[in-house]
Amino acid sequence: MPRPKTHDDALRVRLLDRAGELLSTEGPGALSLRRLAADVNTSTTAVYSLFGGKPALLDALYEEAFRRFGDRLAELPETDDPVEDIVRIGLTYRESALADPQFYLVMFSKVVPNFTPSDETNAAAAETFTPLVANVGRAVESGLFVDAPLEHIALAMWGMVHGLVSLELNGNLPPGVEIAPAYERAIRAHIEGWRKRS
Amino acid sequence: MPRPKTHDDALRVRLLDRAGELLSTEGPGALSLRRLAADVNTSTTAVYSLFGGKPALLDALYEEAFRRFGDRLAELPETDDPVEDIVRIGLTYRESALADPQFYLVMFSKVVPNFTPSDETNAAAAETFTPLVANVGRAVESGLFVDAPLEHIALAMWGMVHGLVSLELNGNLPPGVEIAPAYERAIRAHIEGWRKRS
DNA sequence: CGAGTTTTATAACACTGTTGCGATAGAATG
DNA sequence: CATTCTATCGCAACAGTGTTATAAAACTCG
Repeated sequence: MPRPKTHDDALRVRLLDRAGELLSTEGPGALSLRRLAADVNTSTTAVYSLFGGKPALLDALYEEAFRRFGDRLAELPETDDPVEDIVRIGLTYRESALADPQFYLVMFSKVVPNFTPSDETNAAAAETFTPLVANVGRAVESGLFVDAPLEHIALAMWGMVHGLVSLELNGNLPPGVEIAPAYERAIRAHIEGWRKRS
Repeated sequence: MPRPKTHDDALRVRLLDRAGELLSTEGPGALSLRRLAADVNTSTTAVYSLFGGKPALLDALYEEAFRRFGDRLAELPETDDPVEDIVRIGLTYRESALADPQFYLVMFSKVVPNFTPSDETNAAAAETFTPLVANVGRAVESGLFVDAPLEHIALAMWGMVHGLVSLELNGNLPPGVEIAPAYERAIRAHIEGWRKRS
């Protein structure tokens, strides 16, 4: 009896895709509901019936961004050397962030006002953490690292990697520092700090 | 011959103060020009004649935030032990950020759209870096640290400290981790990584 | 073919930053 | 003392935002 639904799942992914494009190419300022709706030939109502509002749309985007991010980290092959694998994860972290800075900003910066990720998506985001924890676990078990809680060691590493990338993307690096070599050196030095002294 | 100026320097600081209050107490969403102007009994024009617009107002706030931040770090007394001084800087960094999270967000997060700090304020912000560099310099000169560029070592430390604080404030910490002890432990481990092996 | 019902597009609302215009208030002049 | 001048400031209009209420659209069923 009703008119046919056009606010279906296909439209949902089209909106999500276009929103990601707008974010990546023109930045957060260009991502308005009117613009988004016009670009996919629908009305702003679609965002409300499919997501529930702009914050909810951002939440879906946030989840998508973390999923991609986690995939890139999980794709890394596991070698015999957990320490070298940890270095790889750190380098991949930066590469992923630089590959799509706007998505990184959605994940870790408050680019959109009145948007705070839901608890569920935050939990999903935390899973990005697991590859690193796993490799740190291998290193501890091998007796390479000191006997500290896995999460502490992994968190420290993630913090440094995340912090350096954030500073770089925000333009807060001190002038005259070439970041790429400093970045890898920092990772290796940090790892050295958790090595067990013999 | 004209009517008396009320958009003077006193009003400038009142606007800046109130803007900081609004940011700290109610968040970036509450910082609108109309609200701000009403709170200090003037009109929105004041912001334009005194600053030049909202981004320029934020720029002034950004500078102020970094000044406070730098002051707290510079106030730390210098002891005989540069390594312990570095730990102190790291702990103070976190305390300062937690003392006024909203200001921290203005400094390192893109909380307000269409605001990017000017080159001048960015340069001023970079000076926050110097106390850490100085202490790292002392540690290198004493032969405690490996012979790497000062800026590299200091940047790595700043990155970790900054990253951990950012993750904490953004709510991106993995669940079930007590951050305070992990934080100090991370700093000490990282320092250990730059220690010269004997 | 018309009544009913669900779904969608349109328009109104409250708000934002920004800008141009006109009212204002005092000093200089007649 | 009144008038003119003029820099200065407050108000209102403009274009834009997210959100919400309303009304039109489109199909099925009687």
